[in-house]
Amino acid sequence: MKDLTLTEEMFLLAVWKLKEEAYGVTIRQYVSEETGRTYPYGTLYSALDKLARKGFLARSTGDPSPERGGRRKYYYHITGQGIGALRAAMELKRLLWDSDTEIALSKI
Amino acid sequence: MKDLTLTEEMFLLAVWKLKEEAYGVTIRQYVSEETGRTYPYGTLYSALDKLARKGFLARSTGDPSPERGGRRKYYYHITGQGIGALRAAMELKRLLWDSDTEIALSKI
DNA sequence: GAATATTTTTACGATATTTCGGAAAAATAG
DNA sequence: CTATTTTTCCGAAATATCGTAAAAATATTC
Repeated sequence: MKDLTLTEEMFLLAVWKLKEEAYGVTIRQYVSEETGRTYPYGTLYSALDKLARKGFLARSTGDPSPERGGRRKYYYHITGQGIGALRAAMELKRLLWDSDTEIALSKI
Repeated sequence: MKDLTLTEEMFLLAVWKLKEEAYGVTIRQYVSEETGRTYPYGTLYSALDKLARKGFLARSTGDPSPERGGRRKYYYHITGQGIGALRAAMELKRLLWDSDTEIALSKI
């Protein structure tokens, strides 16, 4: 099981957090608001695609119901495997960044 | 300031943790013990090199004093910039993985 | 129903970066 | 000279990221 890259981790986490409202635009916006990093669509969709191919995300076609027109959205949902990948990422961070580490680093 | 990749982060943290004892072999071993991931030397030294080029690590030639012979070690030391990079990584992780997130994820 | 406005996704080649392997070379002590 | 330790080498293959214009899909207005 390969590690998630940082961007994969961010997008996957965003999908999970956004629950039923995760589609391209909101995902990009969420990450941007939380971290201050704004990604081009190329990066975003290519990462979402890869996460879907790996089985960490599933995609569903949204009902067309925007108020002023516009293309259908594709909603993303995290899968069980996706949760597993997030858990693994969390665990790895915990191994590396135990609380002693964090405290020591903030004291310098 | 670009983000650290996961492997860069691991090796940089390892150097910091190992203090005066950080050289190729111990760094590799430390990461392996902490995370269960064993990296080939190609990956290790190429990452250390990159970290040094970025100014996050400095290298010093070790006194030749191994007990049974062997090549000189090159010790790595984290720089001020390196500390900064670790801090940034820590902060980013905090933004993404706040405690609510961690709790929610462990409850599933 | 045609034209327009709006929203969202797709496309895709170019670049840059990362990771791998592991044998070979270098440096040193006995 | 031999044993030991550590680093270097290096090209190949896999991946990641970028940029952004264009296309697709839908609602609204006339």
